[in-house]
Amino acid sequence: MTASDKPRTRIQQRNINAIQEAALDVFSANGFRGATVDQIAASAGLSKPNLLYYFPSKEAIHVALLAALMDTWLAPLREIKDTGDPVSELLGYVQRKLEMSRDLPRESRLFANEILQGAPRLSGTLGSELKPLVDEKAALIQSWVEAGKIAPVHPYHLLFSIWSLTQHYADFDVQVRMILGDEDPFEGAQNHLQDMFGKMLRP
Amino acid sequence: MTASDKPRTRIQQRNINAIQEAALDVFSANGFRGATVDQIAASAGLSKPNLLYYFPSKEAIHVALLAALMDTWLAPLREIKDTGDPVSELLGYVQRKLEMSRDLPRESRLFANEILQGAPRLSGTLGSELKPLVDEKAALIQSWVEAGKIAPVHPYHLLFSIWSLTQHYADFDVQVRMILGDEDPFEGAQNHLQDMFGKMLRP
DNA sequence: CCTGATCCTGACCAATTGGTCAAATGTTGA
DNA sequence: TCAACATTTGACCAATTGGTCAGGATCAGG
Repeated sequence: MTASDKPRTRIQQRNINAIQEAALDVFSANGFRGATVDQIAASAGLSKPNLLYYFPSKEAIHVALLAALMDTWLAPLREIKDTGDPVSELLGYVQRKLEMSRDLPRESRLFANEILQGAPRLSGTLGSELKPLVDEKAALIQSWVEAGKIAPVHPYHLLFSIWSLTQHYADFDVQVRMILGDEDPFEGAQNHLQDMFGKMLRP
Repeated sequence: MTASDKPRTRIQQRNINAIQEAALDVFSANGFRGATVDQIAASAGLSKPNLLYYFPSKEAIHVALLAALMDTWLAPLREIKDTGDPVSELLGYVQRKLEMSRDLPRESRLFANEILQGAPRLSGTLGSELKPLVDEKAALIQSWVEAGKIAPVHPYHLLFSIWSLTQHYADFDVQVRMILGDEDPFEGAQNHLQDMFGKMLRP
């Protein structure tokens, strides 16, 4: 978190990058305990001791990954503005979250894995980053409800709905594809979700 | 799957039961690889070799658990009948699924863990049990749409919505409670979901 | 009350895994 | 060029973990 712990040489930059990329693959596919340092090292093209030269422990890699993730993950929510049409703002949020599930499924699964296990390495960030942001946006949504700009909804549960519906397509990908067969999940999801939230939000 | 592998003595019945109960705790909280046989044995009040006297391997316990789970898990979907009011049938399904998240959160997490890891031990059952049932109910929903009994929806995505929204309250429990504070998640969820699907389904 | 089947345990094993370390090899800037 | 520094490696270690096994304890039925 200090300003001085940035990578310096280009070898460091390349290797740290490769490690994080590999770790994202392995952690998101197997969970924390299901992932091995050897796996990550191999996938990054490094030997295990070499990997541990850059990160002091398996846990440190995981923590670094989660820390980096939170920013990307919360970005779409931050983008909801109090100016502009409320319904469009919220439908836009749904759209952005769905695109993240499509384009960053590994990140979604990493996050899901962590929460499923009770967020042992994330509850701090959850309280200090997620909670305040959610409270702020929930208040905004509440104000829209009171102004009659959108239909009455419970702001927190509305946000839960958006999260669960969009992330489902990344986290439960296997199941979704098994049922849909050849059909593209995200095309159908987009129509379905825009329609659904449209009906639910318009006053 | 044969008829002859039922437990016989009452000691067997008690211990097999205790093992499954303990395994559900441990697997759902830590995932397959995160769980240890020692943990399960301790939680069941047995020694490790004693546990392995009843189940040949860790994997066997997990498989037994998943097999037992699928029945309970699919029961609410099976209950959707082609007689009776379509909207009530679907809202009833939402209700039952939400109650399952409240009353059987461990089962929900066990399932979520398995799907997240790519369903390595469940893809068979998924194809042979889930898929046909879902196809059948999707066809029913489609027929309701065509008859104008409910608003036009994509049947598969409607089912995905119900699953993700209800299971979210079990799987992401930590996050939900962190945000809601003292508020009861399920009370709010019930109102929110009934309202949401009501609006979406009524023609 | 005794005999065969069931149930249980301590001791043990091999494989895996996270992590260490001293030494070898590369890289870089003065 | 060469010395300081960064990078990489093979060998190694201790702890954990899934699973085995021989034998002892317990139980149920005749």
